[in-house]
Amino acid sequence: MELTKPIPKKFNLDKMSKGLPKRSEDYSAWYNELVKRADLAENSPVRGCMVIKPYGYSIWEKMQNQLDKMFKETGHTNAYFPLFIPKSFLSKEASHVEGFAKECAVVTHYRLKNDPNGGGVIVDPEAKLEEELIVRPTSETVIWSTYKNWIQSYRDLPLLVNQWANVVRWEMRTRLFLRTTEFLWQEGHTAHATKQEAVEEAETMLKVYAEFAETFMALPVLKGVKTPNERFAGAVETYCIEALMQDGKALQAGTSHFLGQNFAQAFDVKFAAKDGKLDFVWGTSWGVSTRLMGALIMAHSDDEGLVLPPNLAPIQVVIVPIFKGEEQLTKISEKAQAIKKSLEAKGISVKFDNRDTQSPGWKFAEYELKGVPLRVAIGPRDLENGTVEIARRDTKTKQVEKMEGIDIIVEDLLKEIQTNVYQKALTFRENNTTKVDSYEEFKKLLDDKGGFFLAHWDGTSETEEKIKEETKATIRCIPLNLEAEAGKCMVTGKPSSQRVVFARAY
RNA sequence: CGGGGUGUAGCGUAGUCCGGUCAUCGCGCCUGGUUUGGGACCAGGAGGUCGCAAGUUCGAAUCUUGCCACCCCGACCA
Repeated sequence: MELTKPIPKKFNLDKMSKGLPKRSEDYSAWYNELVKRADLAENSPVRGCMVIKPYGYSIWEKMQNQLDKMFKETGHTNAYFPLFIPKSFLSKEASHVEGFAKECAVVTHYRLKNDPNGGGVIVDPEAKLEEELIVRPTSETVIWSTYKNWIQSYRDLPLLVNQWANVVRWEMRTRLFLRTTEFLWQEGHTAHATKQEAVEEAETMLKVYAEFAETFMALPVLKGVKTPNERFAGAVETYCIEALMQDGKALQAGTSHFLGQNFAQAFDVKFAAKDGKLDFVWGTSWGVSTRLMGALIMAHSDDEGLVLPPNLAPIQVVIVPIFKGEEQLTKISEKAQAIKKSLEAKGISVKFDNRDTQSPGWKFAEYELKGVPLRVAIGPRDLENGTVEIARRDTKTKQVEKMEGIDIIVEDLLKEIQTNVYQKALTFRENNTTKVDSYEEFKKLLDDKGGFFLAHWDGTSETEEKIKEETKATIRCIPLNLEAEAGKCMVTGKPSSQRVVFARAY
């Protein structure tokens, strides 16, 4: 029978405020709903922009702090460059402008005035800017125009600067955290006296990103270089880390570019070497964005909600009291505060949720949704026995432990969870990485299973484009740590010296 | 910008084909009480220009026309 009315696509559970959509049934709905319900972010009145809510931002802040620490450890300092870029700057580097022109927000006027025909305001036509301003999609151009003034001699090098900023790229289609019109990021821009030093810098920062992803985000990543097709606009070489999400799609989690002398030439940044000769400096740039939040969510979370690795969880342990009446709460609070104090002494962040407006069950579900790694429940039973109940978010298991020495147990559990979350993601990636030698097999498995595919490619852009058109899969990277292996391109049969990584990507 | 779809309370929706006590239900919110070891229950309550405008009609959420907004698919992309 034909339905006269389309069935609403949305998961119209009448329990809207309860369970999430199932991850396995509708990955996008699950993701969107999770982001909103876990209090991470929501859409803003402006299309494609995002409101990051306090809880979501607190996770981003933890990422920021850790990354910033790692940047400082590798000799970088922070600075801030302007939001607006004169239009002419952007066109100084040819491939750069070509890459970004299609997605730039442009400021043309600087004033509004009352609408003579109505109640509102209009753009004042008198206030047109002589030169339009671009809202930065990335800051290479402003920064290199500034570097021209900062660099004269080899003594000024290397220049190792990072900035935390927002950028705007007017994308056609957006998705919370993964692709928003405005996003927060960090962009490092460095200048060096030699090519080798710049290449090393780009590689160092790639390693920093990979280490951050694996150690803090519990996210295994592939390190590699992009093909010329996928390279950053204006770069000579683009390094990247690629992660695999639970729906079998790849996500580029960070990039690091060796810029050669392209921007130095475009902005005339020269330095005098020891021997007095003038030469253009060598550059790099590298960045990670709030997209990492998307990666974190998609890599670990389940049908109950977010799963946060302890190293990035704003709340690592939540203590939930189970009580009847004021008197019992007072007794439990005493114990809870003592536990909180002993955990905090170990640098563990603890929240004691003693609200009497929500039931314990509600709190359990709520903190699971928010990904809190450990939950400690204390009730009358525990008061009697001198115990607490500890529940793990990652495995959803519960255990009863003696109250004394609980700080040690919690500390160990947090470490174990961190490792386990990483291992789980790694196992998933390994199970979803397939070596393929025939194009037919590749196409079939891409639809059936997804994931990363290691395949031979003849090294030409034409073949890469053809595969992209026919399958929507792209070369995510040419991996750095893969041994050379002679073979034949799965499409053209031409010789290849190494397998590359294909996947459908976000 | 092409192709498809949807606008009803804070959120999710029924009703639209066939105009007439139809503004439905769930969640959330407020009040009172009983509850609290996995999203509690009962009773009561507040909340709506049915996206906007015009038209047809005795009568429009429902039909017609125009506009607006949002979503999905494509092109673009970290």
